[in-house]
Amino acid sequence: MSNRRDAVHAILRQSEGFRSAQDVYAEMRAEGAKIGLTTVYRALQALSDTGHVDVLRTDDGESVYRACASGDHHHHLVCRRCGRTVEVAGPAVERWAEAIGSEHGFTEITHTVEVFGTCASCSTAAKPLRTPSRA
Amino acid sequence: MSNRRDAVHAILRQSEGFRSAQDVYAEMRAEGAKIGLTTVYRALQALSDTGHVDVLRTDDGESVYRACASGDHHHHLVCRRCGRTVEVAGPAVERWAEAIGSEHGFTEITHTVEVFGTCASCSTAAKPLRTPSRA
DNA sequence: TCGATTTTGACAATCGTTTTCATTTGCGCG
DNA sequence: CGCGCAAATGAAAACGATTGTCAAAATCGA
Repeated sequence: MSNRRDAVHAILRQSEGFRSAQDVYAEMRAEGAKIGLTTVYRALQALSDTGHVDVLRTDDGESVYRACASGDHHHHLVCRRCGRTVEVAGPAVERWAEAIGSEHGFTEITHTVEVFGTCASCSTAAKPLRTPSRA
Repeated sequence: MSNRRDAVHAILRQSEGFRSAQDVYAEMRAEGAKIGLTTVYRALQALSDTGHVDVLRTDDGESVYRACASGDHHHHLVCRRCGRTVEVAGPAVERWAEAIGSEHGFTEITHTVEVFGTCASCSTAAKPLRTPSRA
């Protein structure tokens, strides 16, 4: 019966970047799948609990999920325009976090690191950013 | 008239770590201050807009605020037990983020970095972590 | 003091997420 | 094959943080 959970996972695998729960729900509905919002949320939680997907919060407090290639610790470089995501490793950052932590007497250090930017395709495609309408 | 705004700011200055809007509101009320939740939110937004306080999201999606010493770009080392916060600078991380970004063709790089841990006082005080009840 | 403008705050509205709860489904067992 | 239990499902209600609304109150300038 974890059929739905797999379906949800499938949607994420098809996606390039992070998707919100509501988003996934909408897409599944659009594809004709019979599933409830509740179940999508539950599937997403289950998947993140088992480490099958990564979760992070957008600036406006929404949780977004993504099926990640590796189960290892890694970070993301996310395009703020199209959502495309690149998994990146940052040994330097890991060490920095550890160092900073112990330097201040902290133990059990964990950290969250996300990098946002505009990817190449997006910056060439639409560029309403650099439009100096004056001076 | 920005009296309230200052009052809110004062509360944050008195605090060691990050506080949530509701939290600040509750404390002000407890102290007898006459202020509405709406106003607290507005003050907090104003303060973060002007850069007087830092904002970040907790894992459960709540926004928390803190009066920060410097207006410069910096990150935090937060004690997950008592909330005590240390502001840290990480030039290495800044550079890493930039590098990773451009390496993948991303522009306008921004990043979020937060380090969590258990501070010295907390790890000595309560230590339900390393309590070998003996075999 | 009068009126205009800003600020305030009680309350309703939003919105994502979670909970509730009755129903459905899968499945082992007799 | 039928029964019943336990997990899964989903519609709708509940929730909690945040935001919007709007009228009352404070403040300022003339």
